[in-house]
Amino acid sequence: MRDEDKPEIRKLALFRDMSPDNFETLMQAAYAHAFPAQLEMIRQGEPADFLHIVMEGTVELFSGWRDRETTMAVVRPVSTFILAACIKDAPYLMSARTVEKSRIIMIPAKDLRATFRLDPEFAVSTITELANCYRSVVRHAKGLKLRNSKERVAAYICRQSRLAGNAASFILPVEKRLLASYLGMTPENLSRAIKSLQSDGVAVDGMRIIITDLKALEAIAGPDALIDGPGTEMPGVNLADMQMAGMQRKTN
Amino acid sequence: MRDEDKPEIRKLALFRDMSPDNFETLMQAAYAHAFPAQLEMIRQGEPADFLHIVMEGTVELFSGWRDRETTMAVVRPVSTFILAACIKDAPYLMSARTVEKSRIIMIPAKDLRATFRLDPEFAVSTITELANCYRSVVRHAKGLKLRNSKERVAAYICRQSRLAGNAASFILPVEKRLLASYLGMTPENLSRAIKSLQSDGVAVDGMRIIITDLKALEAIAGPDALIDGPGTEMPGVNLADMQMAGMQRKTN
DNA sequence: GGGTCTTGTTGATGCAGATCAAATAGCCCG
DNA sequence: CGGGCTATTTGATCTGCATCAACAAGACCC
Repeated sequence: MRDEDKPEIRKLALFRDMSPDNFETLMQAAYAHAFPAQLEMIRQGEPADFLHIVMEGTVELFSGWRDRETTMAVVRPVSTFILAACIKDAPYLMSARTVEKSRIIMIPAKDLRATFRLDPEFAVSTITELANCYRSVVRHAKGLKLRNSKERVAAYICRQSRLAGNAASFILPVEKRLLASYLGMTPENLSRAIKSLQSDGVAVDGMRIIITDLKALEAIAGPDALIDGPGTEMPGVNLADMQMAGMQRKTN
Repeated sequence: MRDEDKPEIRKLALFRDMSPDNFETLMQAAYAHAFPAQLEMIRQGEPADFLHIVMEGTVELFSGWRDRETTMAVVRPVSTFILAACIKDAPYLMSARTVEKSRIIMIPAKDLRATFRLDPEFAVSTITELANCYRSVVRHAKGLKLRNSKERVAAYICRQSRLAGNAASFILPVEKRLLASYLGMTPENLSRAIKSLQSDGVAVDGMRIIITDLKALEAIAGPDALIDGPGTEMPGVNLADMQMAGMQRKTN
């Protein structure tokens, strides 16, 4: 593990408040690993041995059943994933694969569990982190159940724009195929949905999305903090919301 | 709050391991309230002031957007709900209403947050509880994205049967209208799905479901621990899984 | 520069599931 | 017991989205 990694990890809300000693011990136990693109590093159902942290690259969390597969989240630096499985010492509910070449740090789940038992600050951070993760999945489920696919695409575009600082234009952080799966639809349907949004204030140029009429778009999307997450202010922002946004975490 | 409530609450995993003193203090701060049926006691978007515990009755957690509504969970005694919002001191993501006359205990979120900062055992219990909740919603989302509606119904029936101790027959814990919404379909579609399962080992008599051919049913349902939750053993059982099962929590 | 491989778009068609409408069946309550 | 609820079922129809198929457009790679 590189020396410059530690301060980056320390900036994460999960590790920010713990004692320096405990942080140091945890880091001593950690491994770093570089993975090529498209490598499945976690397979659902296997015992959760390590908390993972993406330092560089992009990781897709996905699940399969029978011959079907769906992406549940996309994780970008610097953030952790599969915390809950580690805590529970239970099988992973999701698989993980690299979308591109990625550098990952792995902290043994055993050490993690030991640490929040002896560092109250870390326990509180873990609680907060899990509450964030929980609320994030609840929002995702709400979006799936309450909105149809055109509305989900519209809402996704609104959210991306907001996360990019209310930019009128932004680049999709992931390929559309993957985005479609995340939004619970086929690539064909995503393509058509975007196209149909052209009469509602959205223009497309390859990976670039341009919002030409925010009001019109919002009329479709019906943006809602209880589904799309809180605003763009850094302090309150939910990590998991940022993940699909493909944002770099601000190191404020 | 009744005297006999306290030991019941104390048996919950969330409160089991904390110090007697802290438990007592928390209980001192708690209110008890009886609600009639169909009363909306929590409205999504409002600040989360209280952790709720159902002592008697049934509570539906649901969410709305525009003119649509979907039920996210059904909570039965004795269990807590909307823990995450309380911890985050954030707005409720879901509304809650009584399905029938219910008795609810409310613990001020402020006291809760104070307590896990000074009781490490309670902090650990909170971590475990949240991890359970998180994994439960992930499974729900996986079910929605990976299975079609007939498969979801089949899987629900398998799960119910398992939770009832592999019973060949059981009574639906909630009205079908509500179940349909939980499973992400219309009541009409649920009705038809059940009917179509009659050629796959399921018989129906009003609220009673009878499994006449488990193998055939499982061939449709494709039961999977990573979607349907762990087996029926009490120690590992996920509270939130039980909720839609409408089980009474065993007081082991 | 011309394969080839993958991703994205477009079109045609099919089907799962929603919607609308009406008939039953329970259920509560006087 | 009968009347008025509401939940559920059934039927008819519609439609959003998936599927299948073909093509276009890059990206990569000798």
